[in-house]
Amino acid sequence: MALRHAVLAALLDGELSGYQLAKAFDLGVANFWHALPQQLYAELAKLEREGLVAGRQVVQETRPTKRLFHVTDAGLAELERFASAASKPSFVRDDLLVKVQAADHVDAASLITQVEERAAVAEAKIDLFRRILRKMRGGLNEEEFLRTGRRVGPYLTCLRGLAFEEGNRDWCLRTAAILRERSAATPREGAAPALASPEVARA
Amino acid sequence: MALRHAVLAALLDGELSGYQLAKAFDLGVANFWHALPQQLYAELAKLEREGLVAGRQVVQETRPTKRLFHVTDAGLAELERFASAASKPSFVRDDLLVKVQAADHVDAASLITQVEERAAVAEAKIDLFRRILRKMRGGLNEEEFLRTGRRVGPYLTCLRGLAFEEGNRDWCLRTAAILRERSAATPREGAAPALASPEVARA
DNA sequence: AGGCCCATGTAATCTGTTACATGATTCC
DNA sequence: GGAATCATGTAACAGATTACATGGGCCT
Repeated sequence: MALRHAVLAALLDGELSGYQLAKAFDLGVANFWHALPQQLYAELAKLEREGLVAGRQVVQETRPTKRLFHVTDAGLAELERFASAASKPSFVRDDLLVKVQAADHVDAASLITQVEERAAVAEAKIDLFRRILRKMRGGLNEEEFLRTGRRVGPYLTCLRGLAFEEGNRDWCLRTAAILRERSAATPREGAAPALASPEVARA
Repeated sequence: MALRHAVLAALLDGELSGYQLAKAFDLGVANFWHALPQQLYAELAKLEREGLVAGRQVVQETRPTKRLFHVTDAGLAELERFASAASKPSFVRDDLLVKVQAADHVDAASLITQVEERAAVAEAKIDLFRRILRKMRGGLNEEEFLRTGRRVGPYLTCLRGLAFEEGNRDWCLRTAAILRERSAATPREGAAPALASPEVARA
């Protein structure tokens, strides 16, 4: 039941439409949570019914009409309550890690490609996060901003996102290098013998 | 649909019962995935029906009878197929980050406590992962093991887990320090003015 | 003309969590 | 005597993903 609180937290910095929220929760920018548009529209509707957010309609000329949502006092109270309750520990769930776990039993070439692609994605996110951080702290250096800035919450979560993606990139590059070296030293551990096997001999 | 593959990957290093698997997928050791026992028993049953794993009953004297599962050839093929297919990018979903995102609108004291608790949890996991890594590489140093070891998949995923928890600990400690310093500089940003407000004056 | 962006949702399905259920053994 | 460990599940519910649906404006 934390998506609702993630939405409330995201709306603290100003009104957003479902669409804008969806963009923030999708690729990249959502450094503290992730959700698909459908989930967000549904959650906004529920939050509005419960009075935790309120929306106002904005009619646009060239664009479809949209609704901008903001957190109500009741919503703020709910966030406060959530923040004081115990958090459950967070878990890792990553397809790529599952594949690397099975690395010794599985085709190396494809895995190396995927790990390197992930490294590139991480690099792109690193750039993005650096730009966001620079923008948030304005003229100040990081230390100053964190001491005196008005709103440091988003900055702190973005720092975590940055460090996470740096860790991701470094690990991916190292993993790719190791898998490459090993598959060069052991040229296709299962495929080479297979050349002599009946099934392949037939082909 | 990756839990099944995580289970297959976990069974690559030898037979495990549902119970043993559950321990591995619970606190700590599951550095590449997480799942509850119920999910694992259900998934094992499905995998067995589909012929991707096979179990053999082991009757014990003092303990209840258990079933040990291993990956079949069909299961290995399925893992291979999974490993070659595209992975979806992994997402962050963490209660604590949501709370920190809202840090400027929420009680600081409780948040600081929680962040520091998380740092301690991370520290414990770091210790655990270091011990597991030492055990896996045996007498060899890390570089040697990664070049020549027979099974490096689990080692690599554990390295990612280690780096992740180190990043977690560092970020938690820094975040706690910043929040502490700020709440010392701004003694209860909303509470002080409230003392002059009618609602509190009445009390 | 085709594709992307804005903007909003519904419906069906799959996955994950919480609560419940059972029963013997070993450790403190 | 009570708690933890071993060992296995079922049932109900909450949360997340996938597929589908609509429609105008903008860019190439």
